Amino acid sequence: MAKIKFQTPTGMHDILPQDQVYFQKVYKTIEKAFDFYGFEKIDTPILENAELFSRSIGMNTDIVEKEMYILRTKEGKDALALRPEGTAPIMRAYLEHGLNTYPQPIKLWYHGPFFRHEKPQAGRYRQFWQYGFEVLGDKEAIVDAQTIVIMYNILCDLGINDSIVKINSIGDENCRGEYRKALVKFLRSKKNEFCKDCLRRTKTNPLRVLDCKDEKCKELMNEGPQIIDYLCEDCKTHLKSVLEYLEELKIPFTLDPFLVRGLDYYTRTVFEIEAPVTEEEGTGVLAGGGRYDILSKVLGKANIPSCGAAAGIERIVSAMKARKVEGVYASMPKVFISQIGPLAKKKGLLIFEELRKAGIKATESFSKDSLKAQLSRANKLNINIVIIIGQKEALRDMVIIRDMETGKQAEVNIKEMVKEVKKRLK
RNA sequence: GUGACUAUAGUGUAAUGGCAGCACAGGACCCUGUGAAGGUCUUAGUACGGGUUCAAAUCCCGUUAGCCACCCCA
Repeated sequence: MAKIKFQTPTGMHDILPQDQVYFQKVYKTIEKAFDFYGFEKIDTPILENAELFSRSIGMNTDIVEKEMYILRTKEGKDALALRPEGTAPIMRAYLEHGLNTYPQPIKLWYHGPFFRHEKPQAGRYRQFWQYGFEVLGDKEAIVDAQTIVIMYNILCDLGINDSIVKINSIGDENCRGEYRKALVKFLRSKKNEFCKDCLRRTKTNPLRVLDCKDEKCKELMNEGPQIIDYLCEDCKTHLKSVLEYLEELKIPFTLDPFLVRGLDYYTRTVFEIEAPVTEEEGTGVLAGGGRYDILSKVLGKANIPSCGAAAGIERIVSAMKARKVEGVYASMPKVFISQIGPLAKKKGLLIFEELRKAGIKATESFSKDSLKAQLSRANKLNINIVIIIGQKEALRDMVIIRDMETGKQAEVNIKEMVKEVKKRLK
């Protein structure tokens, strides 16, 4: 038989206990924050009709063209996709369940795994974890500002307080067309000077030329048309308001006229939050989002003006590690139960339950018989108090309470045990 | 998808074509009812498949994976 080494599929990773503490910290923090901000949780299926994404994200985006995991159902009728992002499914749920009949806006949050078939790199996985939130059914600029503030503040709660918000407006369905025309005209007039990627983008997705990393393209674009000059009055006012709110809230942001985003459904406000991710220099995008007033129309209904954001949890965890964020460790047990002999072993199980009822976190090593090995383990676990029960004690309903720091021991009746342990834990 | 680099016990590393070693971690013991030090023993590895060679962890080719820069994006 061929020797097969089983491992995680390309670009997918296990989250081991040593990293779970960070993920748990993220989950606890966001749950608290979203509860405070008045958001309600939603879970949508991992699988959705593939067309939900191709329509909303855009047919010509890489996400849809190359990166979706698509599978056919047994009947062969439907093409289902592993969800590559969270906004379209939530809009689908909103429309499907008539959430527009409730007082608006609807504020929802989520976290879970997402899938994109990309070539993996650090901080880029084929299965990755995001949390995000959406405010559906509200067109006001203050919602955009609040979206940014919430995302920014959550990062602060997680110990990432040196992040920077980049913000831009990409106009709405009317004025963006005008700008796109002007941009394409400009690109064509200089087509011999732009890089070959930008020439391709001119045809497929001209806005993407704006964030080309090529130095020469960047220079050329400085003289090109700027979207801000093409925004219609409403979009201009909207952007101005958002910026005013952000200034009021003292959020560190920069207006980046070259910021665009990869998903077609965005209108007006788009933003990214960047921060150094590793201990070396170099910033990464931790979160991004924006307004998507036209998404619902693409899905076949009237416009539901909405705004939202999502963050990559793996990237946040790297950033937390680089900052040596505290408070990520799971609560360690304080008490260790050790036993000698078969009778004591049985009593040990009962003692364990006694402690649980009293809310005292305990651990044990019941499978080890030598007291030495048990104490050694307790020592490695940084245990404060060890309860020792042997044959002699078991017969008299007594236990020994040992203080691991001082080495002092006391024999107490099993009925007094919880009280005595609590006294010593103070 | 394109290009570069890398791959040795669980982890971190050594061996420059000639016996695969060390540290940490894990297990057992020295000590059959008392942890931390020390000591002894032990588990476990050249990613996979070919080739060159008397001899390959080492050189060559392919595959896989990781990582980095693009593409793109959280």
